[in-house]
Amino acid sequence: MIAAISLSTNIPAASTNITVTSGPNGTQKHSKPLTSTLKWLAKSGKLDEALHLIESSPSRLTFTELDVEAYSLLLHTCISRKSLEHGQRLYLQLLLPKDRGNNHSLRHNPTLKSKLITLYSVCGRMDEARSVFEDGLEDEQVPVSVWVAMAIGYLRNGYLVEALLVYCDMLIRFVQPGNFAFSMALKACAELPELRVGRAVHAQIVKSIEEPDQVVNNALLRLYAENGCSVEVFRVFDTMPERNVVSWNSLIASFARRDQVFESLDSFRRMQGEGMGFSWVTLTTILPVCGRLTALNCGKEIHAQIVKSTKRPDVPVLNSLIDMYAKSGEIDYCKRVFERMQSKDLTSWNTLLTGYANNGFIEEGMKLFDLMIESGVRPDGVTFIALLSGCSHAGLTDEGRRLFNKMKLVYGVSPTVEHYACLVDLLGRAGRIKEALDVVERMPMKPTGSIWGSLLNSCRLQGNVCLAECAAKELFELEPTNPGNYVMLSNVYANAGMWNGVNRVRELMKHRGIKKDAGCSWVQIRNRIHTFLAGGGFEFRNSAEFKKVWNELTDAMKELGYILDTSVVLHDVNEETKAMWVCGHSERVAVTFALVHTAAGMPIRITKNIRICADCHSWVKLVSVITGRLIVLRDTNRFHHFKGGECSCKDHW
DNA sequence: ACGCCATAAT
Repeated sequence: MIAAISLSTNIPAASTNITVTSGPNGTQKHSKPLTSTLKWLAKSGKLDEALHLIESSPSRLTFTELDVEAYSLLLHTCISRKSLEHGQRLYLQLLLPKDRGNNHSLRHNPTLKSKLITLYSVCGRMDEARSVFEDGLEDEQVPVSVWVAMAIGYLRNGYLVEALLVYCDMLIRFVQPGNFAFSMALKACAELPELRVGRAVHAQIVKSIEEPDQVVNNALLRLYAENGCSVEVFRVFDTMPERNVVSWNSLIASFARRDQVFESLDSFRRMQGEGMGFSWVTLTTILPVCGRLTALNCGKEIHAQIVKSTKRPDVPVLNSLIDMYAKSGEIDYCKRVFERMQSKDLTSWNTLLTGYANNGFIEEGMKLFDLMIESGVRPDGVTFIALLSGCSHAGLTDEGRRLFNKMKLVYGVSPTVEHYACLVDLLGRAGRIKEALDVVERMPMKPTGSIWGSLLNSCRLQGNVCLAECAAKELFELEPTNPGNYVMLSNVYANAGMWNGVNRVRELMKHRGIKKDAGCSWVQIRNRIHTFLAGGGFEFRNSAEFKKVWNELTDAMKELGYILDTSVVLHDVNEETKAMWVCGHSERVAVTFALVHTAAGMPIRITKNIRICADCHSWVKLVSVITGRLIVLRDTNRFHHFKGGECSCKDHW
């Protein structure tokens, strides 16, 4: 009996005559061409046709190694497409009963089993993955690859402890771990973090017959870097036989994650210096570091590397590039990069939107949002955080309120606590404290620290001592170690002249061992970042160049009618001390430093770790008039673009 | 071909 199977599309010429021939005892046997057709279909991603072919075979056939290869390829395609449906159909074929001629071995074939587990896990179906894993676990000697597939499945879905438990079970069964198993166990330990177990795994690696490969060494690197063991990091780094791009990336990323931005940047420089080159991942790791530092020069250098590269940059690199420019206040560059992207994802839109919102370009943001909807991009929670906080910065209270109501109704995005916090902030800032309180009472979830924080901040702006005390009480319970909260309450008291209250808060902080963060500003000049602490920077402040510029500014300001506003000093000290403190604010010193060290007319970018004070805000405005410079000052909350005596925040912050 | 490194917010 010869059954010709014809397929409608694009079968390669060599495989056109596919036959299924009768075997000697009546069962059918695949001829080789069927296997190669399946493989070809798998490679070209035609899963439907492949499955149709398998399912329409009149009865099950004996499998050969080649069939395993074909099935394996098919599963591989399912995994990369995350096609659960096709995978399940394939699995069903593997499970078909023996009496139809099915060879029992395929069901427990390690390669196929691993792939099935992987498929289920990439689709987030851990229960199904587990049952494939457990099928035959008791009576078969399961090879290491299957254990590893299961553990990696758990890792992928964030079940770190489960992954380690699988590793332990494997050891209990006397299965020898190899490099795959080691790297997986180390990853789980690095993320948990579980340094002791990680060290134990390291010991197993040392004792193992197998030499640790590149990936295992990289995983060790990450384990130690993540746990702040710099001695071990450099020992592994120096002793590993070779370092690839990933080794460097993981070093840079670990520093960045631990807020060691300078170490991160230094490692990147060393990597470049050693001729290692970079991958897109390197740049997506280092660009946020430049963004955090407002190291625009470094960021621009990296942009040049991207442009010069012969390969097309991927979406995440360009997203990070937009973000870097946004964090440096270079909104025009953001827009240019965004517009030239050949493909964009949701993050691209959200990043640009956030950039507009934080830099105070809310109208542009609203336009972008409309364009986003027109283009058929579905907004998510982040989109609305950007818009709501943008409205809040700009004082567009009603606009923001409307947007909040529309997000669920029109766009199907349910508000989270963070959105409620934005709403409370929006109303509170506008002085509509009662409405804000109403929101807190009526919201469907328990108020978090961010909610009480927004409320407390509104009370500070509005001078509402009574409500501030209530909010602070809740806040101190939820976030007892956050110094910012204590400072805010203290400011409320100081503004109201209630020095008893200020002292009480100070005592409370002392009692709980909480220190407030010192004010600090920094500025990049060429390739160096210069940092100034409030009341510090004496070396520079005593220099002739400082005094010259400072005195010129002071004289010019006097002519413009500027009077130092010492009420921003919230301490009970005499006027003279107050004036000295204000003039020692870090942003003033940083601005002066930048004026001394950059050419006339060049824009100045200052970043600050806390909010700018009201008097410095007026001072910088005047500096922008006197020197004719654009001064972009970024604080913890937003951006201020000072130009010609005006600020982009329109004094609303 | 089961593993190492990456982006958006208050």
